[in-house]
Order: sequence, then structure tokens, then C-alpha cells
Amino acid sequence: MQTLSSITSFVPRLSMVIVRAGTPHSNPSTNRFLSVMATRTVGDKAKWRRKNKNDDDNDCASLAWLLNFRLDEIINVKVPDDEEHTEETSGTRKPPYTYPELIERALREKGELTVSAIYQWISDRFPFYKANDERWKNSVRHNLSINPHFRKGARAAQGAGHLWSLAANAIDLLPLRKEYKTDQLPEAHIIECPKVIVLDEAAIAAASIIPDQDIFNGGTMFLNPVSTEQVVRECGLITSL
DNA sequence: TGTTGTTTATGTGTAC
DNA sequence: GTACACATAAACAACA
Repeated sequence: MQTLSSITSFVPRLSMVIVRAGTPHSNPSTNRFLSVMATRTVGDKAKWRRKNKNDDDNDCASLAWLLNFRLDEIINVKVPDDEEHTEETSGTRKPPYTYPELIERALREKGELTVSAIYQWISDRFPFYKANDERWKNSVRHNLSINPHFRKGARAAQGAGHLWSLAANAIDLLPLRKEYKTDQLPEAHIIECPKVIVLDEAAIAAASIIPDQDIFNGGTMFLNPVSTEQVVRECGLITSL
């Protein structure tokens, strides 16, 4: 059973994607909830509370809208048909990804990789890194070591080194880039998300709220039942109950 | 001996 | 100004 925090650790990211896209959802409750969660993400809960102190917050307590939520309905989120990004194939510019992002993408796609396999994955997709340059490889190893979202597993069956994988809470790793501050977004800002990441996140979000049959009572139950009080507390709308 | 993994240090850019 | 994230460099140890 996943915890509420596991849901809310993801929802801010999903909401940021939507807010960045600048496409209001047709459901007002959706917009409210996403605004709350996005605000929570940027650590500006107090400002949000001040701004909305007279509003009725009940509509953000329901997660029912998520059951009908479809990521592909967010028209301004541009999901490339091909995983290969144009900048990835040009090799003329440094890809707009941090090393942790590059590593995460490799591990998301492959599950477990050795350091040398991570090098290979990155250089295959980003010709910028094709150069036999030890500097970026050092940085990759450095990030693997210091970043708690990467987990060192068993020794590789052959060759030196260990198998690296994503830690269980790796969903938190995906950064909310500073250049995409929500309050500075243009109305029709279009973002590009690597398809694999978008679909992964959508799948994770959906998996968290997929209704299931209650075999004991015959009704519908949720994998992650969330009470109104929990949501309100998690949203930071009140400090105590 | 080369690769891998860890640690420390430093510089840069950005947000608050 | 300060804090933070990130990139880069370098030294060193462990291991196949």
C-alpha cells in the first residue's frame, strides 16, 4: 500500500507539467488542486494561503477528477513521437539535461546498468558525449556516488563495477527546473517532455489511484484511499486538525 | 593497469 | 548576501 506522501510526491510534478503547459483543465476542482499542489511544490504555501484565505477549499479535497484525467488531453504538452530529440541527434550542443537526469533516463529505460553501460547509453543518444572525454564520465560517476536516488546493486556478472538502478523514491529526482517558475510562465507556454518520462509519470499517477474491486464488500475501493483531512493537511491549507 | 567508486574542493548560475 | 543545485576537477582506494 502506497502512502499519501507517495502520491503527493508525484502530483506536484504532474501538476507542474500541466501548469507549465498553461492549459486550464475544464474541471475547476482540477485547477484548484493542481494550483495547490504546484504551489506546494515551489514551497510557497504561505503565499497561496494568504491569497486564498477566503476561498472554500473543499473542492481541492476530492481526488475523484483524477480518475478521469487523461494526460493526452493536455494539448500544449508536446510529446515527441520519437524518443530521439533533435538536439540529441545533432551533437553540436550540450543536451539540456543534468547528469542526474541523463543517468535517470538511462536507468528508467534499462532498469539496471553498469557504469560503462550508462556511458554507452548516454553517448548513443547524445552525440555530444561521443567524444572520448574523461571529464563527463567522471561527472557521471560522481553523480552516481553522491545522489541518493541511485542505488548501487550487486556486482556485474562480468567486468568490473556494480549494477546501478533507481532507488524506490526516484520519482522525486526529476527536477522542477528553475527556469520554469510557474508564476513566470507565458499563457501558451509549450514544453517538451521526453515521451518515456511523460508516460512513466502518467502511469505512476494512474497506478496510484486506479480503483479496484473490493472483494469483501463488492464495491469499488481505491489503492490509496485519501481522506479529506489528509489532503487538506498535505496541501498545507491548515496547520493542525 | 585500467576501471570503478568515493570523497573533497572549487566555480558558476539562479532564487530568495 | 546567502543558500542551493549543478558541473568540473582531482586525489585516492578497491577491484578484476
